[in-house]
Amino acid sequence: MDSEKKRGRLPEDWEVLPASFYEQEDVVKLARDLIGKILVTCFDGIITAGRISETEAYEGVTDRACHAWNGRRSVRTEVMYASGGTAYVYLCYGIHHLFNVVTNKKDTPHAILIRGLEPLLGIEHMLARTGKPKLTPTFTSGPGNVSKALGIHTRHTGQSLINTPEIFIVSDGTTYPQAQIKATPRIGVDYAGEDAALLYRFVVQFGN
DNA sequence: CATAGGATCGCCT
DNA sequence: GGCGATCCTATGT
Repeated sequence: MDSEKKRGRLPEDWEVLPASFYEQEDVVKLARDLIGKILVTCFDGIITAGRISETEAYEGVTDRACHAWNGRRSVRTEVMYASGGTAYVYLCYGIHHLFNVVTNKKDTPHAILIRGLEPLLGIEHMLARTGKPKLTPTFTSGPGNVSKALGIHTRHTGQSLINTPEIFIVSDGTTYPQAQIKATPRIGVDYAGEDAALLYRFVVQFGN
């Protein structure tokens, strides 16, 4: 299988996350668990990968900050109702392609926004995509920057993260102590009323 | 059809 | 800390 060949070029201890991972019901726990996992893209044979350092959970129809709040459906958000392990990519502020992982079962529109990475593979390709001369501490910090560096585009929305060779997430066994993962309110969701205060953003803390 | 606003970023002061 | 870029999306008439 083509996808197996391409994934076979990755380190042997990188295990692709299965559907059962994404189909778990607790999106907040999943957002925390994605910290330390590795997001990989392979477009036109170019492999780029980074370790996830920041995430945000969006808890479906009950979450005012979520695009699927109150059961909303639209052409853009329909993919959130797919089964866990599907990519949800949308354009923000007319410029930024924001990459989300759909979680839970079909028809339960949970998603996790990937907000930050630590670059691991294909850094020269990431620099080329972003037009930056060299790595900086904020190079893949912020959801728009993550997608730009990994080449993720709104055209990829709806893709499976399980059965395609282009976008997937792997574990290499890395975990962080709970104390090293900080929970905070989500960014840019002031419109969400009380839900803006939920501690649904997770950030790994380095060096302290 | 018209319109307002957005799960952001980078540059400016 | 402030602001402009930039255009799609959702909503309302």
